[in-house]
Amino acid sequence: MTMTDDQLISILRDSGYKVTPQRLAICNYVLSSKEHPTAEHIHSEIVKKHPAISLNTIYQTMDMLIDLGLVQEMRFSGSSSRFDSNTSVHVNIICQKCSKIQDFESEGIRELWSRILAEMNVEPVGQRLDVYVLCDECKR
Amino acid sequence: MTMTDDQLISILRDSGYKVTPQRLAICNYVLSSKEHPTAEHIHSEIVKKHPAISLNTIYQTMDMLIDLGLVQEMRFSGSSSRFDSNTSVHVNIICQKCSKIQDFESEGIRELWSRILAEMNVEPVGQRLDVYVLCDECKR
DNA sequence: CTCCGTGCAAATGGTTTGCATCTTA
DNA sequence: TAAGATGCAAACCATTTGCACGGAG
Repeated sequence: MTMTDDQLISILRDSGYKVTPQRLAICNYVLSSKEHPTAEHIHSEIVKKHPAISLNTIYQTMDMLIDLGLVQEMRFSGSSSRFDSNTSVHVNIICQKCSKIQDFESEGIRELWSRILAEMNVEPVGQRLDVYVLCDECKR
Repeated sequence: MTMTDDQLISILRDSGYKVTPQRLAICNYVLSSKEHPTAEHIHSEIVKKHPAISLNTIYQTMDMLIDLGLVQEMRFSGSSSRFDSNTSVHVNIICQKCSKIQDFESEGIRELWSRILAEMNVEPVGQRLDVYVLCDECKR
């Protein structure tokens, strides 16, 4: 979910979070990324502009974004967490071999999923839909 | 997926795994459990009959069951893995507060899910469908 | 008799915590 | 100037690994 710095700053301030250059950089990167990056990956990106940034700050900022409902954390076996800034209903297509994650989103899927929810008769506060595949590259 | 000892023994032998009392006990417990237990939980159950059993053996046996396709591992933020012996398409209804997991399975859901897969045009090797809720107890 | 499984202890590694220092509001 | 954020180092803890012994085939 990409947004302007002004929008972002309002959201942080409204929730009582202070605005720092590190936070802006991390948020901008994570919220516009389609890669479902790991903390390590985010760090290696942000360190280019903020050479002293610590992994700790990445984790704390992720906690903030999760608290704000702007990011979802996905844990997997045998690898670090991935952070997903797509907060609408969507399917994560995940390659079993290379761990690449691709989002799939459509009106049809939202419709079918809402029917599944209706059948279960629950009030969801969130969801995670993973499909495990072998991506085209790994299939070779 | 409950099965007889004989069925289980065949499956293990056919795949080159040796049959031990510990393995049988762990498999019987996990494959019949509806609780999506943690390794710690499994250990505390098996230790009643096998007082010397180690956590290590639990983890290794889980690896074996995953390899055999009889169990799926589910990782979460801030807690240990849960092992799910329901290998058919189903939805995990997970309480955000107490981490209780309840399976939901029906013909309707399998049908709707297969339509979602058709729309995405992928060949899945597995899936994980989580819905996060507040369970009735935690809602109070 | 050989190989694999077990249990113990130690290592691993992603994540969290404690704390002194710096920044934001 | 008070509350909160940052960066460093140390702690944590679920999981994994190394290894000597024991049991399965």
